Amino acid sequence: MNYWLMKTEPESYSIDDLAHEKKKTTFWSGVRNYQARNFMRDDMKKGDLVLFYHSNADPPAIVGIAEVVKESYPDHTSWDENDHHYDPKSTPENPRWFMVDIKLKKKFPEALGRDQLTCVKALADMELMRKGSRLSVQPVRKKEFDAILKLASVTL
DNA sequence: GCCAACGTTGGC
DNA sequence: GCCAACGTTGGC
Repeated sequence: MNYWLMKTEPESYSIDDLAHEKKKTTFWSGVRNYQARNFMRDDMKKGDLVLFYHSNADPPAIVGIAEVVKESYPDHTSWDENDHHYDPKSTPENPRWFMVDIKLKKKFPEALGRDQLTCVKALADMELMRKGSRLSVQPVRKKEFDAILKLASVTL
């Protein structure tokens, strides 16, 4: 079992949007970064747990937990000319970008703002906390995941 | 809105 | 293969 963190701007897609989906499930389209793609395509497995993070938010925060319910498959928005994330180099025959499906498992009763996370020793080495970190899909260590559950007063 | 820290592109 | 220019991310 692996642990991950995925970023989204709540203005474009928030945890409440996910909560309101039929079956609380969505496909994680729009990732256009190779490192993030590789994590999704090669390493994310069904049952893995995902920290749901709001970036460019006030405050930026971890807001809940989701679960991978479908492993990687081509991101069809990449060959949709009308899509904001259209990439002419990606085609159905030769897809360049991939996505997974995630399902909401738990929305935190209180969002965990960045300022809170900064104080926690167990999270000091998190990719998320690294200055200048921009990776939108990133691995999380078990001890970090556990520390975050504890902070959020959540059990799964 | 600013800007530092990236990642990507493309000329050479 | 180098690297300058450019575009994007995301905290503040």
